[in-house]
Amino acid sequence: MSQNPAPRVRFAPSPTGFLHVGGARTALFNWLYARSQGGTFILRIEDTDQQRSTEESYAAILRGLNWLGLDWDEGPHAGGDFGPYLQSERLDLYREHLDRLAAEDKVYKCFCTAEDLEAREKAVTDAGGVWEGYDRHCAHLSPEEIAVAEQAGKPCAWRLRTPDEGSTFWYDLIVDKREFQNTVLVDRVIVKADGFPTYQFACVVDDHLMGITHVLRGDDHVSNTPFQILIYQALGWPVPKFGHMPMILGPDRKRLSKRHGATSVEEFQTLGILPAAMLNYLALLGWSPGGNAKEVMSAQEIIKKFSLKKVGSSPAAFDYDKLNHINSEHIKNLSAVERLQLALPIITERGWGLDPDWMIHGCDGTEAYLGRVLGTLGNRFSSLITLPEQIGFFFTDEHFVDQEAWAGHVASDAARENLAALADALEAALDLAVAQPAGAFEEVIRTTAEARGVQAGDLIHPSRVALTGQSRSAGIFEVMELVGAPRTIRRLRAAAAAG
RNA sequence: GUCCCCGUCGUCUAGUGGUUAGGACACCGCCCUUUCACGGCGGCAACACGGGUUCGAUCCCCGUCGGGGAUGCCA
Repeated sequence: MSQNPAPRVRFAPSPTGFLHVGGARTALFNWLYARSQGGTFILRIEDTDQQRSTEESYAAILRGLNWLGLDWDEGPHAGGDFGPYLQSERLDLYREHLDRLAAEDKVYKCFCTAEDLEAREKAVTDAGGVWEGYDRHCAHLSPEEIAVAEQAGKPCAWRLRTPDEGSTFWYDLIVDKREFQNTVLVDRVIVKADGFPTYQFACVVDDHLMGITHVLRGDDHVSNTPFQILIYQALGWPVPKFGHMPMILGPDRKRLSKRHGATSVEEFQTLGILPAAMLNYLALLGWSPGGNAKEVMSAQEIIKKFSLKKVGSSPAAFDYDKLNHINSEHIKNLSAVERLQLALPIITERGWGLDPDWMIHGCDGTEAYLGRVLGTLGNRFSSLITLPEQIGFFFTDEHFVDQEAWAGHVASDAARENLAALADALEAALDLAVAQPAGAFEEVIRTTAEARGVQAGDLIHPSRVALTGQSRSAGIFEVMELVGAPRTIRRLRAAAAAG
Protein backbone atom coordinates (compact mmCIF):
# COMPACT_ATOMS: atom_id res chain seq x y z
CA MET A 1 0.00 0.00 0.00
CA SER A 2 2.84 2.31 0.88
CA GLN A 3 4.38 4.27 -1.98
CA ASN A 4 7.73 4.22 -0.30
CA PRO A 5 10.34 2.19 -2.12
CA ALA A 6 12.11 -0.51 -0.18
CA PRO A 7 14.65 1.18 2.08
CA ARG A 8 18.36 0.93 1.51
CA VAL A 9 20.37 1.31 4.67
CA ARG A 10 24.02 0.84 5.46
CA PHE A 11 26.47 0.27 8.23
CA ALA A 12 29.66 2.18 7.49
CA PRO A 13 32.38 1.42 9.99
CA SER A 14 35.91 2.70 9.73
CA PRO A 15 38.47 -0.08 10.08
CA THR A 16 40.31 1.55 12.93
CA GLY A 17 39.49 -0.85 15.72
CA PHE A 18 37.38 -3.81 16.66
CA LEU A 19 33.64 -3.93 16.33
CA HIS A 20 32.53 -2.46 19.63
CA VAL A 21 29.09 -2.63 21.16
CA GLY A 22 28.13 0.82 19.93
CA GLY A 23 29.00 -0.04 16.37
CA ALA A 24 27.34 -3.42 16.68
CA ARG A 25 24.16 -1.81 17.89
CA THR A 26 24.20 0.63 14.98
CA ALA A 27 24.76 -2.23 12.56
CA LEU A 28 22.02 -4.23 14.22
CA PHE A 29 19.38 -1.52 14.02
CA ASN A 30 20.17 -0.89 10.38
CA TRP A 31 19.96 -4.60 9.72
CA LEU A 32 16.71 -4.92 11.65
CA TYR A 33 15.23 -2.04 9.76
CA ALA A 34 16.21 -3.49 6.40
CA ARG A 35 15.03 -6.98 7.31
CA SER A 36 11.75 -5.77 8.76
CA GLN A 37 10.98 -3.56 5.78
CA GLY A 38 12.11 -5.85 3.02
CA GLY A 39 14.95 -3.45 2.36
CA THR A 40 18.62 -3.79 1.57
CA PHE A 41 21.40 -3.79 4.13
CA ILE A 42 24.71 -2.55 2.82
CA LEU A 43 28.15 -2.74 4.37
CA ARG A 44 30.55 -0.02 3.38
CA ILE A 45 34.05 0.38 4.73
CA GLU A 46 35.11 3.94 5.44
CA ASP A 47 38.84 3.64 5.17
CA THR A 48 39.68 7.19 4.22
CA ASP A 49 41.98 7.69 7.15
CA GLN A 50 45.23 6.35 5.72
CA GLN A 51 46.99 6.51 9.06
CA ARG A 52 44.51 4.66 11.21
CA SER A 53 42.88 2.14 8.93
CA THR A 54 44.22 -1.39 9.22
CA GLU A 55 43.60 -4.74 7.63
CA GLU A 56 43.29 -6.35 11.03
CA SER A 57 40.48 -4.02 12.03
CA TYR A 58 38.74 -4.60 8.74
CA ALA A 59 38.89 -8.35 9.29
CA ALA A 60 37.82 -8.04 12.91
CA ILE A 61 34.76 -6.00 12.01
CA LEU A 62 33.68 -8.54 9.43
CA ARG A 63 34.21 -11.32 11.95
CA GLY A 64 32.14 -9.49 14.51
CA LEU A 65 29.25 -8.93 12.13
CA ASN A 66 29.38 -12.54 10.98
CA TRP A 67 29.41 -13.77 14.52
CA LEU A 68 26.31 -11.76 15.34
CA GLY A 69 24.65 -13.09 12.23
CA LEU A 70 24.24 -9.67 10.61
CA ASP A 71 24.47 -10.57 6.95
CA TRP A 72 24.76 -7.81 4.38
CA ASP A 73 23.21 -7.81 0.92
CA GLU A 74 25.82 -5.59 -0.64
CA GLY A 75 29.39 -4.96 0.38
CA PRO A 76 32.69 -6.74 0.74
CA HIS A 77 32.40 -10.40 -0.32
CA ALA A 78 28.75 -9.88 -1.16
CA GLY A 79 29.17 -7.67 -4.18
CA GLY A 80 26.37 -5.45 -5.43
CA ASP A 81 25.63 -2.98 -8.18
CA PHE A 82 26.85 0.07 -6.30
CA GLY A 83 30.43 -0.89 -5.56
CA PRO A 84 33.15 -0.75 -4.85
CA TYR A 85 32.27 -0.78 -1.17
CA LEU A 86 35.63 0.32 0.14
CA GLN A 87 35.99 4.07 0.05
CA SER A 88 39.67 3.84 -0.71
CA GLU A 89 38.64 2.33 -4.04
CA ARG A 90 36.25 5.13 -4.83
CA LEU A 91 38.69 8.03 -4.96
CA ASP A 92 37.83 8.87 -8.59
CA LEU A 93 34.22 9.37 -7.62
CA TYR A 94 35.06 11.86 -4.90
CA ARG A 95 37.46 13.69 -7.19
CA GLU A 96 34.81 13.95 -9.85
CA HIS A 97 32.31 15.51 -7.49
CA LEU A 98 34.88 17.77 -5.96
CA ASP A 99 35.68 19.08 -9.41
CA ARG A 100 32.06 19.88 -9.95
CA LEU A 101 31.81 21.75 -6.69
CA ALA A 102 35.02 23.59 -7.50
CA ALA A 103 33.74 24.60 -10.92
CA GLU A 104 30.66 26.01 -9.22
CA ASP A 105 32.81 27.79 -6.62
CA LYS A 106 31.05 25.99 -3.80
CA VAL A 107 34.35 24.89 -2.33
CA TYR A 108 37.69 26.58 -2.04
CA LYS A 109 41.31 25.68 -1.59
CA CYS A 110 42.75 26.06 1.88
CA PHE A 111 46.49 26.28 2.32
CA CYS A 112 46.45 26.60 6.09
CA THR A 113 48.60 24.08 7.87
CA ALA A 114 47.80 22.56 11.21
CA GLU A 115 50.42 24.86 12.72
CA ASP A 116 48.83 27.92 11.10
CA LEU A 117 45.49 27.03 12.57
CA GLU A 118 46.89 26.32 15.97
CA ALA A 119 48.70 29.62 16.06
CA ARG A 120 45.63 31.57 15.07
CA GLU A 121 43.45 29.73 17.55
CA LYS A 122 45.96 30.45 20.29
CA ALA A 123 46.02 34.11 19.33
CA VAL A 124 42.26 34.28 19.63
CA THR A 125 42.03 32.52 22.95
CA ASP A 126 44.98 34.43 24.36
CA ALA A 127 43.13 37.60 23.59
CA GLY A 128 40.24 36.26 25.63
CA GLY A 129 38.21 35.31 22.60
CA VAL A 130 36.58 32.06 21.65
CA TRP A 131 37.75 30.14 18.59
CA GLU A 132 34.63 29.04 16.82
CA GLY A 133 36.17 26.84 14.22
CA TYR A 134 37.89 27.62 10.96
CA ASP A 135 38.20 31.39 10.39
CA ARG A 136 37.77 31.29 6.63
CA HIS A 137 41.30 32.53 6.17
CA CYS A 138 41.46 31.06 2.67
CA ALA A 139 37.85 31.62 1.69
CA HIS A 140 38.56 34.67 -0.38
CA LEU A 141 42.08 34.30 -1.65
CA SER A 142 42.66 36.03 -4.97
CA PRO A 143 43.70 34.00 -7.99
CA GLU A 144 47.14 35.53 -7.58
CA GLU A 145 47.46 34.47 -3.97
CA ILE A 146 46.39 30.96 -4.89
CA ALA A 147 48.92 30.87 -7.72
CA VAL A 148 51.67 31.97 -5.38
CA ALA A 149 50.84 29.31 -2.85
CA GLU A 150 50.69 26.62 -5.48
CA GLN A 151 53.92 27.69 -7.05
CA ALA A 152 55.50 27.43 -3.63
CA GLY A 153 54.35 23.82 -3.66
CA LYS A 154 51.99 24.26 -0.75
CA PRO A 155 49.57 21.36 -0.40
CA CYS A 156 45.94 22.31 -0.12
CA ALA A 157 42.78 20.96 1.32
CA TRP A 158 39.31 21.82 0.08
CA ARG A 159 36.68 23.41 2.22
CA LEU A 160 32.97 23.84 1.66
CA ARG A 161 31.58 27.37 1.65
CA THR A 162 28.84 27.39 4.27
CA PRO A 163 26.13 30.02 4.62
CA ASP A 164 25.98 32.47 7.50
CA GLU A 165 22.32 33.03 7.54
CA GLY A 166 19.33 30.86 8.12
CA SER A 167 19.34 27.43 9.60
CA THR A 168 19.69 23.87 8.52
CA PHE A 169 17.26 21.31 9.85
CA TRP A 170 15.79 17.91 9.31
CA TYR A 171 13.09 15.76 10.79
CA ASP A 172 14.89 13.02 12.62
CA LEU A 173 13.44 9.52 12.63
CA ILE A 174 14.16 9.25 16.34
CA VAL A 175 14.11 12.72 17.83
CA ASP A 176 11.75 14.77 15.68
CA LYS A 177 12.97 18.11 14.39
CA ARG A 178 16.62 18.99 14.70
CA GLU A 179 17.80 22.43 13.77
CA PHE A 180 21.14 24.21 13.70
CA GLN A 181 21.74 27.86 13.04
CA ASN A 182 24.06 28.13 10.08
CA THR A 183 26.26 30.52 12.01
CA VAL A 184 27.52 27.63 14.12
CA LEU A 185 28.48 25.64 11.06
CA VAL A 186 32.03 26.07 9.87
CA ASP A 187 33.70 25.69 6.49
CA ARG A 188 34.95 22.21 7.16
CA VAL A 189 37.41 20.34 5.03
CA ILE A 190 35.85 17.91 2.59
CA VAL A 191 39.00 16.78 0.81
CA LYS A 192 42.25 16.49 2.70
CA ALA A 193 45.66 17.61 1.54
CA ASP A 194 46.50 13.98 0.86
CA GLY A 195 43.76 13.88 -1.73
CA PHE A 196 41.49 11.67 0.33
CA PRO A 197 38.01 12.85 1.12
CA THR A 198 37.06 13.47 4.71
CA TYR A 199 34.33 11.39 6.25
CA GLN A 200 31.85 14.20 5.69
CA PHE A 201 32.29 14.22 1.95
CA ALA A 202 32.82 10.54 1.23
CA CYS A 203 29.80 9.68 3.31
CA VAL A 204 27.51 12.02 1.38
CA VAL A 205 28.80 11.05 -2.05
CA ASP A 206 28.52 7.36 -1.27
CA ASP A 207 25.17 7.51 0.45
CA HIS A 208 23.77 9.27 -2.58
CA LEU A 209 25.46 7.11 -5.19
CA MET A 210 24.51 3.97 -3.32
CA GLY A 211 20.91 5.03 -3.12
CA ILE A 212 20.79 5.08 0.67
CA THR A 213 17.33 6.11 1.81
CA HIS A 214 17.74 6.07 5.58
CA VAL A 215 20.86 7.01 7.48
CA LEU A 216 20.65 5.40 10.89
CA ARG A 217 23.66 6.16 13.01
CA GLY A 218 24.75 7.02 16.51
CA ASP A 219 23.80 10.25 18.20
CA ASP A 220 27.46 11.27 18.13
CA HIS A 221 26.91 12.07 14.45
CA VAL A 222 24.20 14.65 15.01
CA SER A 223 26.50 17.59 14.65
CA ASN A 224 27.80 16.22 11.36
CA THR A 225 24.37 16.05 9.84
CA PRO A 226 23.71 19.73 9.13
CA PHE A 227 27.09 20.04 7.46
CA GLN A 228 26.38 16.98 5.38
CA ILE A 229 23.00 18.33 4.41
CA LEU A 230 24.80 21.40 3.13
CA ILE A 231 26.94 19.13 0.98
CA TYR A 232 23.85 17.43 -0.42
CA GLN A 233 22.45 20.83 -1.25
CA ALA A 234 25.67 21.99 -2.85
CA LEU A 235 25.63 18.90 -5.03
CA GLY A 236 21.96 19.43 -5.81
CA TRP A 237 20.99 16.07 -4.37
CA PRO A 238 17.94 14.99 -2.37
CA VAL A 239 18.61 14.47 1.32
CA PRO A 240 17.99 11.03 2.78
CA LYS A 241 16.11 10.52 6.02
CA PHE A 242 18.23 10.61 9.14
CA GLY A 243 17.77 8.79 12.41
CA HIS A 244 20.17 9.31 15.28
CA MET A 245 20.16 6.61 17.88
CA PRO A 246 21.03 7.32 21.48
CA MET A 247 24.44 6.39 22.78
CA ILE A 248 25.22 3.35 24.84
CA LEU A 249 26.83 4.27 28.14
CA GLY A 250 28.75 2.30 30.73
CA PRO A 251 26.99 1.10 33.90
CA ASP A 252 28.06 4.36 35.54
CA ARG A 253 26.51 6.35 32.72
CA LYS A 254 29.89 7.49 31.54
CA ARG A 255 31.16 6.81 28.05
CA LEU A 256 31.42 3.05 27.63
CA SER A 257 35.07 2.06 27.74
CA LYS A 258 37.33 -0.88 28.38
CA ARG A 259 37.45 -0.11 32.05
CA HIS A 260 33.79 -1.10 32.28
CA GLY A 261 34.65 -4.58 31.02
CA ALA A 262 34.22 -6.08 27.60
CA THR A 263 33.39 -3.58 24.87
CA SER A 264 34.37 -5.38 21.70
CA VAL A 265 31.86 -7.83 20.36
CA GLU A 266 34.42 -10.58 20.10
CA GLU A 267 35.23 -10.32 23.78
CA PHE A 268 31.70 -11.34 24.57
CA GLN A 269 32.23 -14.47 22.59
CA THR A 270 35.09 -15.45 24.88
CA LEU A 271 32.87 -14.58 27.81
CA GLY A 272 30.53 -17.34 26.74
CA ILE A 273 27.84 -15.09 25.34
CA LEU A 274 25.80 -16.64 22.55
CA PRO A 275 25.52 -14.47 19.44
CA ALA A 276 21.74 -14.75 19.57
CA ALA A 277 21.80 -13.49 23.15
CA MET A 278 24.12 -10.62 22.31
CA LEU A 279 21.90 -9.64 19.45
CA ASN A 280 18.85 -9.87 21.66
CA TYR A 281 20.37 -7.76 24.40
CA LEU A 282 21.72 -5.14 22.02
CA ALA A 283 18.28 -4.83 20.46
CA LEU A 284 16.83 -4.16 23.89
CA LEU A 285 19.23 -1.29 24.36
CA GLY A 286 17.23 1.57 22.96
CA TRP A 287 14.40 -0.44 21.51
CA SER A 288 11.54 -2.16 23.27
CA PRO A 289 8.95 -4.63 22.07
CA GLY A 290 6.56 -2.62 24.23
CA GLY A 291 4.35 -3.26 27.22
CA ASN A 292 4.69 -6.60 28.91
CA ALA A 293 5.93 -8.38 25.82
CA LYS A 294 8.58 -10.97 26.46
CA GLU A 295 12.12 -9.77 26.08
CA VAL A 296 13.86 -13.01 25.26
CA MET A 297 13.54 -13.27 21.53
CA SER A 298 15.17 -14.79 18.51
CA ALA A 299 16.44 -12.59 15.70
CA GLN A 300 13.40 -13.54 13.65
CA GLU A 301 11.02 -12.52 16.41
CA ILE A 302 12.82 -9.22 16.82
CA ILE A 303 12.68 -8.52 13.10
CA LYS A 304 8.98 -9.19 13.19
CA LYS A 305 8.38 -6.69 15.96
CA PHE A 306 11.00 -4.11 15.12
CA SER A 307 9.95 -0.57 14.45
CA LEU A 308 11.88 2.67 14.41
CA LYS A 309 8.95 4.25 16.22
CA LYS A 310 9.74 2.11 19.22
CA VAL A 311 13.36 3.20 19.38
CA GLY A 312 13.86 5.45 22.37
CA SER A 313 15.69 8.72 22.48
CA SER A 314 17.55 8.51 25.75
CA PRO A 315 21.01 7.00 26.23
CA ALA A 316 21.08 3.53 27.76
CA ALA A 317 23.53 2.11 30.27
CA PHE A 318 25.05 -1.24 29.40
CA ASP A 319 24.08 -3.82 32.02
CA TYR A 320 26.25 -6.92 32.12
CA ASP A 321 23.87 -8.63 34.55
CA LYS A 322 20.99 -8.36 32.18
CA LEU A 323 23.10 -9.55 29.28
CA ASN A 324 24.01 -12.62 31.29
CA HIS A 325 20.42 -13.25 32.13
CA ILE A 326 19.35 -12.98 28.49
CA ASN A 327 22.22 -15.29 27.66
CA SER A 328 21.19 -17.95 30.14
CA GLU A 329 17.64 -17.78 28.84
CA HIS A 330 18.90 -18.40 25.35
CA ILE A 331 20.92 -21.37 26.54
CA LYS A 332 17.88 -22.78 28.28
CA ASN A 333 15.91 -22.51 25.07
CA LEU A 334 18.44 -24.65 23.24
CA SER A 335 17.59 -28.20 22.26
CA ALA A 336 19.56 -31.13 23.65
CA VAL A 337 21.40 -31.43 20.36
CA GLU A 338 22.32 -27.76 20.33
CA ARG A 339 23.56 -27.92 23.89
CA LEU A 340 25.67 -30.90 23.00
CA GLN A 341 27.20 -29.04 20.06
CA LEU A 342 27.98 -26.15 22.35
CA ALA A 343 29.48 -28.23 25.13
CA LEU A 344 31.41 -30.75 23.11
CA PRO A 345 34.27 -28.45 22.08
CA ILE A 346 34.50 -27.16 25.63
CA ILE A 347 35.23 -30.60 27.05
CA THR A 348 37.32 -31.90 24.17
CA GLU A 349 39.62 -28.92 24.31
CA ARG A 350 40.31 -29.92 27.89
CA GLY A 351 41.01 -33.46 26.86
CA TRP A 352 37.96 -34.76 28.66
CA GLY A 353 36.04 -37.76 27.43
CA LEU A 354 34.48 -41.06 28.39
CA ASP A 355 36.92 -43.69 29.56
CA PRO A 356 35.61 -47.10 28.37
CA ASP A 357 36.66 -48.63 31.69
CA TRP A 358 34.14 -46.58 33.55
CA MET A 359 31.26 -48.68 32.27
CA ILE A 360 28.68 -45.99 32.57
CA HIS A 361 25.12 -47.26 32.47
CA GLY A 362 23.80 -46.92 28.95
CA CYS A 363 26.73 -44.99 27.50
CA ASP A 364 29.12 -46.12 24.80
CA GLY A 365 30.98 -42.99 23.85
CA THR A 366 31.90 -39.46 24.81
CA GLU A 367 29.02 -37.81 23.00
CA ALA A 368 26.45 -40.12 24.50
CA TYR A 369 28.01 -39.59 27.89
CA LEU A 370 28.09 -35.83 27.56
CA GLY A 371 24.50 -35.94 26.43
CA ARG A 372 23.56 -37.75 29.63
CA VAL A 373 25.62 -35.35 31.71
CA LEU A 374 23.92 -32.34 30.17
CA GLY A 375 20.61 -34.06 30.65
CA THR A 376 21.11 -34.27 34.38
CA LEU A 377 22.23 -30.67 34.39
CA GLY A 378 18.97 -29.50 32.86
CA ASN A 379 18.46 -25.80 33.33
CA ARG A 380 21.50 -25.60 35.55
CA PHE A 381 23.32 -25.23 32.28
CA SER A 382 23.09 -21.50 31.94
CA SER A 383 26.60 -20.41 31.20
CA LEU A 384 29.34 -21.57 28.90
CA ILE A 385 31.87 -20.15 31.30
CA THR A 386 30.83 -22.04 34.39
CA LEU A 387 30.09 -25.26 32.50
CA PRO A 388 33.56 -26.81 32.92
CA GLU A 389 33.35 -26.19 36.65
CA GLN A 390 29.87 -27.67 36.72
CA ILE A 391 30.63 -30.89 34.91
CA GLY A 392 34.37 -31.40 35.25
CA PHE A 393 33.96 -34.02 37.95
CA PHE A 394 32.23 -36.31 35.51
CA PHE A 395 35.41 -36.52 33.51
CA THR A 396 38.35 -36.17 35.84
CA ASP A 397 39.42 -36.50 39.44
CA GLU A 398 41.29 -33.22 39.05
CA HIS A 399 38.11 -31.21 39.20
CA PHE A 400 37.09 -27.98 40.83
CA VAL A 401 36.44 -28.18 44.59
CA ASP A 402 34.51 -25.58 46.50
CA GLN A 403 36.46 -25.34 49.75
CA GLU A 404 33.56 -23.84 51.60
CA ALA A 405 31.31 -26.73 50.63
CA TRP A 406 34.01 -29.18 51.61
CA ALA A 407 34.48 -27.60 55.00
CA GLY A 408 30.76 -27.52 55.56
CA HIS A 409 29.82 -31.04 54.52
CA VAL A 410 32.86 -33.29 54.59
CA ALA A 411 35.26 -31.99 57.18
CA SER A 412 33.70 -33.48 60.27
CA ASP A 413 34.17 -36.82 62.01
CA ALA A 414 30.54 -37.75 61.53
CA ALA A 415 30.65 -37.00 57.84
CA ARG A 416 33.83 -38.96 57.34
CA GLU A 417 32.42 -41.96 59.13
CA ASN A 418 29.26 -41.81 57.08
CA LEU A 419 31.24 -41.59 53.86
CA ALA A 420 33.45 -44.53 54.79
CA ALA A 421 30.42 -46.61 55.74
CA LEU A 422 28.62 -45.74 52.54
CA ALA A 423 31.68 -46.67 50.48
CA ASP A 424 31.82 -50.04 52.18
CA ALA A 425 28.14 -50.61 51.70
CA LEU A 426 28.28 -49.75 48.01
CA GLU A 427 31.20 -52.05 47.47
CA ALA A 428 29.43 -54.87 49.23
CA ALA A 429 26.08 -54.41 47.55
CA LEU A 430 27.03 -53.59 43.97
CA ASP A 431 28.64 -55.65 41.30
CA LEU A 432 31.49 -53.40 40.27
CA ALA A 433 32.00 -55.33 37.08
CA VAL A 434 28.80 -53.98 35.52
CA ALA A 435 27.33 -50.54 35.09
CA GLN A 436 24.86 -49.58 37.79
CA PRO A 437 21.70 -47.48 37.39
CA ALA A 438 20.80 -44.60 39.70
CA GLY A 439 18.19 -46.65 41.52
CA ALA A 440 20.82 -49.10 42.75
CA PHE A 441 22.78 -46.32 44.40
CA GLU A 442 19.70 -44.84 45.97
CA GLU A 443 18.70 -48.14 47.51
CA VAL A 444 22.10 -48.61 49.12
CA ILE A 445 22.14 -45.05 50.43
CA ARG A 446 18.71 -45.39 52.00
CA THR A 447 19.34 -48.75 53.59
CA THR A 448 22.73 -47.60 54.85
CA ALA A 449 21.21 -44.51 56.39
CA GLU A 450 18.59 -46.64 58.09
CA ALA A 451 21.15 -49.11 59.34
CA ARG A 452 23.26 -46.34 60.80
CA GLY A 453 20.32 -44.53 62.26
CA VAL A 454 20.92 -41.31 60.36
CA GLN A 455 18.95 -39.26 57.87
CA ALA A 456 19.47 -39.99 54.18
CA GLY A 457 20.56 -36.36 53.91
CA ASP A 458 23.45 -37.09 56.25
CA LEU A 459 24.85 -39.37 53.58
CA ILE A 460 23.66 -37.39 50.58
CA HIS A 461 25.21 -34.05 51.37
CA PRO A 462 28.71 -35.29 52.18
CA SER A 463 28.53 -37.61 49.18
CA ARG A 464 27.64 -34.80 46.87
CA VAL A 465 30.62 -32.74 47.92
CA ALA A 466 32.91 -35.77 47.93
CA LEU A 467 31.87 -36.64 44.39
CA THR A 468 31.39 -33.28 42.77
CA GLY A 469 33.40 -30.94 44.95
CA GLN A 470 30.34 -28.75 45.17
CA SER A 471 27.26 -28.33 47.28
CA ARG A 472 25.01 -28.12 44.29
CA SER A 473 24.70 -30.61 41.49
CA ALA A 474 22.23 -32.72 39.61
CA GLY A 475 20.35 -35.38 41.57
CA ILE A 476 23.01 -37.28 43.47
CA PHE A 477 21.82 -40.75 42.43
CA GLU A 478 22.07 -39.78 38.77
CA VAL A 479 25.47 -38.29 39.46
CA MET A 480 26.62 -41.61 40.93
CA GLU A 481 25.28 -43.49 37.97
CA LEU A 482 27.19 -41.30 35.58
CA VAL A 483 30.36 -41.20 37.62
CA GLY A 484 30.24 -44.97 37.91
CA ALA A 485 30.42 -47.19 40.96
CA PRO A 486 34.21 -47.66 41.07
CA ARG A 487 34.97 -43.97 40.90
CA THR A 488 32.15 -43.16 43.29
CA ILE A 489 33.53 -45.50 45.89
CA ARG A 490 37.07 -44.25 45.35
CA ARG A 491 36.06 -40.64 45.85
CA LEU A 492 33.98 -41.39 48.91
CA ARG A 493 36.97 -43.17 50.47
CA ALA A 494 39.34 -40.38 49.49
CA ALA A 495 37.06 -37.85 51.11
CA ALA A 496 36.65 -39.97 54.22
CA ALA A 497 40.40 -40.21 54.54
CA ALA A 498 41.14 -36.57 53.77
CA GLY A 499 38.13 -35.02 55.43
C1' G B 1 33.17 28.34 26.82
C1' U B 2 29.63 27.46 22.65
C1' C B 3 26.08 24.30 20.11
C1' C B 4 22.94 19.88 20.27
C1' C B 5 20.37 15.94 22.73
C1' C B 6 18.53 13.28 26.92
C1' G B 7 16.12 12.91 32.12
C1' U B 8 9.91 7.10 34.70
C1' C B 9 12.33 2.08 40.24
C1' G B 10 19.86 1.04 41.13
C1' U B 11 19.65 -0.65 35.50
C1' C B 12 16.76 -1.63 30.64
C1' U B 13 12.03 0.12 29.77
C1' A B 14 6.01 0.39 29.00
C1' G B 15 2.64 4.13 29.54
C1' U B 16 -1.40 8.12 29.83
C1' G B 17 -4.08 15.21 30.34
C1' G B 18 -7.60 11.72 35.32
C1' U B 19 -3.69 4.52 36.06
C1' U B 20 -3.26 1.07 42.62
C1' A B 21 2.40 4.33 37.13
C1' G B 22 2.99 -1.91 34.20
C1' G B 23 7.07 -5.48 32.78
C1' A B 24 12.29 -7.25 32.92
C1' C B 25 17.40 -7.49 35.38
C1' A B 26 19.52 -7.08 40.15
C1' C B 27 18.26 -7.48 45.36
C1' C B 28 15.21 -9.58 49.64
C1' G B 29 11.60 -13.26 51.51
C1' C B 30 8.54 -17.70 51.04
C1' C B 31 7.29 -22.36 48.57
C1' C B 32 9.10 -26.60 45.88
C1' U B 33 13.57 -29.76 46.51
C1' U B 34 17.79 -34.81 50.14
C1' U B 35 21.05 -29.66 48.36
C1' C B 36 21.81 -25.98 44.76
C1' A B 37 19.78 -24.27 40.55
C1' C B 38 15.27 -24.14 37.75
C1' G B 39 10.27 -23.00 38.60
C1' G B 40 6.19 -20.67 41.37
C1' C B 41 4.57 -16.81 44.71
C1' G B 42 5.43 -12.25 47.18
C1' G B 43 8.33 -7.83 48.52
C1' C B 44 11.56 -3.42 48.09
C1' A B 45 11.94 0.43 44.60
C1' A B 46 10.65 5.62 39.94
C1' C B 47 7.77 9.94 37.05
C1' A B 48 15.14 15.04 38.73
C1' C B 49 13.66 20.06 40.74
C1' G B 50 11.00 24.83 40.31
C1' G B 51 7.51 27.63 37.82
C1' G B 52 3.51 27.90 34.54
C1' U B 53 -1.03 26.08 31.10
C1' U B 54 -5.28 23.24 32.90
C1' C B 55 -10.81 21.47 36.76
C1' G B 56 -6.59 18.13 36.83
C1' A B 57 -0.33 17.16 35.15
C1' U B 58 4.62 11.93 34.96
C1' C B 59 2.56 13.42 30.18
C1' C B 60 2.18 20.24 27.25
C1' C B 61 5.45 25.01 27.82
C1' C B 62 9.63 27.69 30.27
C1' G B 63 13.68 27.65 33.56
C1' U B 64 17.19 25.11 36.82
C1' C B 65 20.04 21.06 37.84
C1' G B 66 22.12 16.51 36.30
C1' G B 67 24.07 13.31 32.35
C1' G B 68 25.75 12.58 27.40
C1' G B 69 27.51 14.18 22.60
C1' A B 70 29.90 17.65 19.28
C1' U B 71 33.28 21.46 18.85
C1' G B 72 39.55 17.46 13.77
C1' C B 73 42.82 17.84 7.03
C1' C B 74 39.17 10.93 12.93
C1' A B 75 35.23 8.49 11.47
